[in-house]
Amino acid sequence: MIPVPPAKSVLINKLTTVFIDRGYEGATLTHLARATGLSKASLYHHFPGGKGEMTTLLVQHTINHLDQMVFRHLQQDKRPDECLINMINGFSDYTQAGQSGCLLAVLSQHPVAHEAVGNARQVLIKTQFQTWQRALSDCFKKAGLRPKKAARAADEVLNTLYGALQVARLRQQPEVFTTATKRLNKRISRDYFKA
Amino acid sequence: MIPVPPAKSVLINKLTTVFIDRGYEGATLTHLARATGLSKASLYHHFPGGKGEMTTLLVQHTINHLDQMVFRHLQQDKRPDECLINMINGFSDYTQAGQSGCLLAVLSQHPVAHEAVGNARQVLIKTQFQTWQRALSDCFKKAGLRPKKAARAADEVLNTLYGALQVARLRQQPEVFTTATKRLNKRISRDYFKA
DNA sequence: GTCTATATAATGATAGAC
DNA sequence: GTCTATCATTATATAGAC
Repeated sequence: MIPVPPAKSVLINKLTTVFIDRGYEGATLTHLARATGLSKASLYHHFPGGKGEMTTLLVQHTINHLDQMVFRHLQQDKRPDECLINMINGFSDYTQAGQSGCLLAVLSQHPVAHEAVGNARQVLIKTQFQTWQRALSDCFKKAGLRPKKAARAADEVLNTLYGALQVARLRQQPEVFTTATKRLNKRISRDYFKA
Repeated sequence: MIPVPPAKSVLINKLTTVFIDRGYEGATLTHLARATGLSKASLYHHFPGGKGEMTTLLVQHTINHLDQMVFRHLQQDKRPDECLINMINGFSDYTQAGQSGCLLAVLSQHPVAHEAVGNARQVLIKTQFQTWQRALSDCFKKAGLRPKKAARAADEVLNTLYGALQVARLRQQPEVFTTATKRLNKRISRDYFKA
């Protein structure tokens, strides 16, 4: 995990926003240049491989970001229900309460569109989600659930978070996300941690 | 609701597949022409407004399709739990057990990318989902739930279905969708219809 | 590292023959 | 309705000066 210089980090964040808002093909170099304040040529200086290399690095950065802001909470030495609630709130922060979208979800949407560099990305994302699902599952096991039930509960958390994000967009209603996360917190406490 | 001639319907289905697989900007006229077996010029004969007009009609067609295959089940004169299960199975069929994706979700992902014709679409989709959420909600009310609880249950069904679709793609694991729908059916029976 | 200028390919879109 | 041929525009990408 190489540390990212602050200037480069700002650049990466700006680029990520454009890809989230417009998708891979929709994010043209003109858009990316405008958003960063750089010229196209300067972008190619930073990313000689063009959009392909850009998104590869952005995905790695996003995975680290999600790990720090969201899933890291599952490894903390606290009660499992606290870990889960912190994780869910972390995801809410990461998505700005459901208003922002996740780069991983955006780039996974159309695998057939850019097979060349896309396949490696899909594998990376898939593998990372396996890790996160396992961390969630382990958290539920620590709470006393049997392996199979824990795995199902973990699936449900992931489905609900990404589902609420998607549906909030479909319905143009950010509250869909915020109420879904609130309800998820409650349901976890009720179903798995009623002391 | 004007009936669609069979030949046009085949055309529409082929175009829809391309937009689902590649997104709005990723679906170039070259791709669309190849997939339909027509030339670009012929596509412009059918859709003088180009991709903008195309997707507008495809969205309308998709809404009708979803209404027939999925949400129509909620209006049937059966027990509410049967209606709900049929609806969920209808969604599973519509997405080919989670392997296909939904055009509405795909085109809603990047609202900023094509504001011109895009805004009208967003309103259409948003309005349609309001109607569907209401139909779901009414079904839960028929089962004896109070309005607020029924609304929450309806939200949860939509979030789970679209969430499972999204996460199945992220994790490259179609079973995520099929197990999520199975679990949703069970949970509905248990939580809301335990006789 | 940044830029302007430019090369090259692909895009959406049209003209006009059949 | 379908096509080939073509247009103008925009896309990705590079060369080379500062």
